[in-house]
Amino acid sequence: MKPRAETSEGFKRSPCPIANTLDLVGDKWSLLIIRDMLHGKRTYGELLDSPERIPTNILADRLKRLEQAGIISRTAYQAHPVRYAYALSDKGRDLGDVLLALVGWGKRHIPHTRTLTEAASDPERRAPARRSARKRE
Amino acid sequence: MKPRAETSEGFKRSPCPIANTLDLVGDKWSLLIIRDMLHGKRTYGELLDSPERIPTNILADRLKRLEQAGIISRTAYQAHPVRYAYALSDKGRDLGDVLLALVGWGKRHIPHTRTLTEAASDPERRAPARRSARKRE
DNA sequence: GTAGTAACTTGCATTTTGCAAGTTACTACC
DNA sequence: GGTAGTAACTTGCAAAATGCAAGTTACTAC
Repeated sequence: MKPRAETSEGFKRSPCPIANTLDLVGDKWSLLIIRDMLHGKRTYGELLDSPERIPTNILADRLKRLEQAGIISRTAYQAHPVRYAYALSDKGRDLGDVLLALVGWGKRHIPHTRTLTEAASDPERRAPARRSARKRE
Repeated sequence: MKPRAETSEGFKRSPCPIANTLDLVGDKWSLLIIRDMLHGKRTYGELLDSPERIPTNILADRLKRLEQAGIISRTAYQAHPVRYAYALSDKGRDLGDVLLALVGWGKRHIPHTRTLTEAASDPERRAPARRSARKRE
């Protein structure tokens, strides 16, 4: 165990709220998990099959970290065999604002991006001049 | 050289705007660089001395990536010896919304965090009962 | 006894970080 | 001419994080 050398005031990098928020959810996967949970996903299995295909060990690790951070909670939804469900806390749900800002920026600046909801209602439409009817993924 | 296997529609992970935005700035440092640039920093040297102490090679790498992504631009501000200055593009400046959402969440949920501006005007140790004229942001 | 399912864990190989020191190209001073 | 200083990077590793595949546990169903 290694408490990790921290900043004079107990922060890992600085007292900046941005830096500290990034230390909790500033990686490529955490916010996607939050996104899916805001969309109603609750179990490990449901979270596993996102369009981004998160690796199983990463998902397990992130769920642990998010729980330790108080952003989500884990409870058994059945015993025999025990199965767990994850739920967003108020703290976690409040990250919705951050997600919205990211969606907004992405849609404004990265061509052809579509939210999961949009993609669902608009099955297969995209960039011009490319005809292919491939089915896999 | 490996163009990296991409998703059928040309996206690295999925067409989700959140996933794609995270692929550009979803790491621990990029948004801190943007934060500093929004606060007026322009040179490599200025960006180096943030309170978070970004490693030199990481800063160089991120500046390159952000430039390739069209979020910042690099131009020489003097020759003999040549020195460069970085500037946010509209695309980069537009990340301000994301930063604001992160600041908001951080301040609401991580105790004792303070923006750089606040920390500057209140060089004091953290204390719950501290009252002072609050400035902007 | 065989198969299936949910929720993870484990073992590596590959990538990304982070730290420290080195490099390049000049200007300024003695 | 020689030493020092400065800005903007680069290089060399060691250490940590990521990603892939396969394995595990604890049950239910047939």
